[in-house]
Amino acid sequence: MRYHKIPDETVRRLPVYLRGALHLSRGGVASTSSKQLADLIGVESWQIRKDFSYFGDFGTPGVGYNLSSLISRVNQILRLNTGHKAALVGVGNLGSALLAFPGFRTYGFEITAAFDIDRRKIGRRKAGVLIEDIASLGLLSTRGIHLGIIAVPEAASQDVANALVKAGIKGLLNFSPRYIAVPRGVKVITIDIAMDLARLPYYVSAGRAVEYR
Amino acid sequence: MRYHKIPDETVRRLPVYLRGALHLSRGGVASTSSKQLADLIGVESWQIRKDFSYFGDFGTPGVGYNLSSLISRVNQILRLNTGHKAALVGVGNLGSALLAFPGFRTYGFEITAAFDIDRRKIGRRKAGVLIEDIASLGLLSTRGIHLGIIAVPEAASQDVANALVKAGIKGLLNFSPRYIAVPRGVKVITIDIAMDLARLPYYVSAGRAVEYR
DNA sequence: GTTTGTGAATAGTTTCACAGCA
DNA sequence: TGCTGTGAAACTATTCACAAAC
Repeated sequence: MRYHKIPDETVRRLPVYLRGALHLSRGGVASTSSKQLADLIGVESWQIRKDFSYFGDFGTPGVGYNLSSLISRVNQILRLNTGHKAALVGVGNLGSALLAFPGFRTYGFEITAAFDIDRRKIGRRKAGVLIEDIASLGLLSTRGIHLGIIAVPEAASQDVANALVKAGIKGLLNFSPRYIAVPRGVKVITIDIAMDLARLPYYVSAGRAVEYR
Repeated sequence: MRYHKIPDETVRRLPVYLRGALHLSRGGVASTSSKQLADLIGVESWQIRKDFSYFGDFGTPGVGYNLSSLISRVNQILRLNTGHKAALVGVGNLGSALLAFPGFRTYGFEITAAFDIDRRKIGRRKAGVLIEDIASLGLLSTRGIHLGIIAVPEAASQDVANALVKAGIKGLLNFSPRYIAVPRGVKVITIDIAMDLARLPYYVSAGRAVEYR
């Protein structure tokens, strides 16, 4: 089933598979099966096989998947093989945590620039990154930065997004609890922490298949 | 179309609608339409109408939706009307940011307990919350706490989840980059910040439309 | 005239079950 | 024999278009 449109849900799961494969690889495992990987990450084995089938040429029937080739293949599909630089805007509580967050490196990301509006923070360093004045946010694409991370208060997030797009950013990870409008060709992924938590009580209290009125 | 099973995707969107409705309400607006709300949050108007139709009795044809009744209705469906206490485990960079995070209050959440393993942190307060010894994590349900937030390193997250479940927790918000196994009746929602970022380069180079959440 | 609510059509995703290869 | 890869079936969600309500 090669040469097909890739389902969005498949793209969403690929990083999960990559995470699991990296975990096994770090543990010294050289090859795996759809069953082993599935059990590790909490999905079903056919889901993994189906997802990989959209790309073709992942495993060997009767044997399984070679981990290092699986990892490099998924990295290639997700365009993670080259490494990516990101600019962070907003060095408050959350922004500072993101600067110190080790997990970005798992997928080859690095925050190489940070911006804030607060005069007391500008010029200082946090986790090795110089905090620059948001007002002097110039072209970022010339600095090799193509991704932006927005960690400013809700009221400022659209302005910050506009500035980042103007600076040449093509992808945004938005932590502010607000929809952000961007031109075509720019992709936004929003993480609203509180909103994800807001789904829990629904699932916790009555269970899912209940009827309403 | 009342008396139906509610699609998971609808449940996922309800907090988005609630966020938008609260935003309008704070701005002094008393009533809205599916079109206005849709434009604000970046979805299509029929999506909102369809989602609300599973529950019935939201709006008035020709008029629109009364905001305060919409808000209380969605709060009721999501069980957010009573307020919820949560326990945080792991007061590192991310955990500290979560303790200070004002957004939880939007949906009626409050972190009323915090735990860590680090002797130097135990006994201190952060954002008004006493940091307790993780080793002395007893029954939380008796303290009115039914939700847990996991912000510990990957290696510890499953153990922490087990301890929280034993303490009577029914819903978990997991920030560690790992699948967490829980007994039936407990719901886990995992936020892997780096993994969401990992989807961006794929969409950036493919050049696609925007995603809401 | 305006806006909701919803059946029906379309599109997309999950799940099965098994052919085929190592 | 063991495990992958994948058509086809079953299921779920999105989108349309319009009747009904104000």
